[in-house]
Amino acid sequence: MSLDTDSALQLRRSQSLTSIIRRELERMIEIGELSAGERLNENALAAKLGVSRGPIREACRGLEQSGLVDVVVNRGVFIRALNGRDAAELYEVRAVLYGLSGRLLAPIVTDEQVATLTRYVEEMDAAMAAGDLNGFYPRNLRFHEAIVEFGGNSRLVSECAAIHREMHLYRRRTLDMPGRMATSNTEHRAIVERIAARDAAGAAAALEEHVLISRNALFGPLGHYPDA
Amino acid sequence: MSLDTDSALQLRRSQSLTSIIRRELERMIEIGELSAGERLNENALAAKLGVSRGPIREACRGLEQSGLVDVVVNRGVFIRALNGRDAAELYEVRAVLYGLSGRLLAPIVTDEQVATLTRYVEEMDAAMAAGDLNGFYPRNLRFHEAIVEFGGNSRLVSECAAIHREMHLYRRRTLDMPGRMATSNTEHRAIVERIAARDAAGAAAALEEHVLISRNALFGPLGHYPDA
DNA sequence: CTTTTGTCGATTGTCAACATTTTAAGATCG
DNA sequence: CGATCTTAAAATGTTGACAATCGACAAAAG
Repeated sequence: MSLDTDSALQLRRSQSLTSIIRRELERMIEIGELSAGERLNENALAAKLGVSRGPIREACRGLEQSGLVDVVVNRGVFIRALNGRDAAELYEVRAVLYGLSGRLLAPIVTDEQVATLTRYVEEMDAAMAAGDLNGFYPRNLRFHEAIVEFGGNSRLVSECAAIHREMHLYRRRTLDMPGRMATSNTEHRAIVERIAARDAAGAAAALEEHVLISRNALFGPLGHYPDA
Repeated sequence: MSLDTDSALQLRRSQSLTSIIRRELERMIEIGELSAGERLNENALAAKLGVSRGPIREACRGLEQSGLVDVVVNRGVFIRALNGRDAAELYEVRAVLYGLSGRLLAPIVTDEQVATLTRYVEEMDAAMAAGDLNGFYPRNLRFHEAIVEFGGNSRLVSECAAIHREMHLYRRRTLDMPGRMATSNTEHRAIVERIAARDAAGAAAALEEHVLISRNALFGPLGHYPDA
């Protein structure tokens, strides 16, 4: 108990309630505890988290700017509902950002980084062989996060993280995963191969195509935006 | 007087003080009234704008998320200072986003849109001939905004707008403009030509190169990040 | 029966005050 | 004279209360 309160105090000295609450809300959105379209009741949230409404409201303003909630004046904040068109647009932006990450990484990649990426691909193969979708998904995420981070553009890192958080708002995203695990990992191998060959243009093209294939599996060819 | 109060009331019914203040702060940053590194005094701002600190703090949390200010716990919010590396990273991201905008627009562009873009280029030529840098800059902005908007990806539109706002934090950005007006507009013509030819890949490449040339003029070749 | 109007409860928008932390000036000591 | 501790002022973090607004339901008018 004393440990808890101590660490809580320590935390509160280095972080504000606002940032803690914002992360908590992001987590709730990510795990689906807050579902799309739902309204956030400030009083209820404040009571549940044991704080006043001020930090709650401040956190919501941050979430609004990062696109996770919509704020309507005098009506409240609503968990953003991503329709098919929004999701398709996100895929397109993500495709070119991932492409850039590959183009940046290829010329400067170290052998150790190639080994790390290769390991992720092998772990995904293992998860796939075991039919373990819950193991595949986080590794897939780590794989792409690593490429972006190794690329060295910190703005690109935060941008991709933000887009990924937004993607969680699209509930049907899991549809593309089960059937595509095998082909998806084949594409991963090709991506690592282009990076290892220090082929910037090839890596960029492979990464971009990788995302667009997912996009097209869900929504049809680029340029066509579904309405729902 | 009555008109003023009426419109003010009308505004306050459709917008919150928070959003009004956020826009006001964004404007202050854009015109340089708030310079990089400067601290925002909540009390002073509240007194100056005639509101309490609550809406000020909420607005700052939004600005933090959009990267315009840094918030340090118990110390305050500071106008973000973009160093050379940050700016170079922004250019790289902007390059691929502009490239995407061209690739999206080329297949669906209307003749009217081509005419609009051509007009912007001609206006830039005129401003250039008159040595009017203050006339060139906003048209250049409108030109690229138009391409992004015509592309039809609304997420890309807001993304590019956010990046452009962030760019204002880099004070030395004007360095690349004076000498590059002529060549820059030549590149603009090539971009419009590729779009008018419905050449998606060509338009994407031309736009991407257009941004990277500016970037390299400021910072050197891609892949090298200056520290300051 | 439909539409409009009025009222009520709930929720958000805003504010002023309190608590905690930082900062800077001044005093004290080596 | 410089360094360090003390202390007061200023700034931020947080809270609870008040005012304004919205949605829903009921009552009255057409």
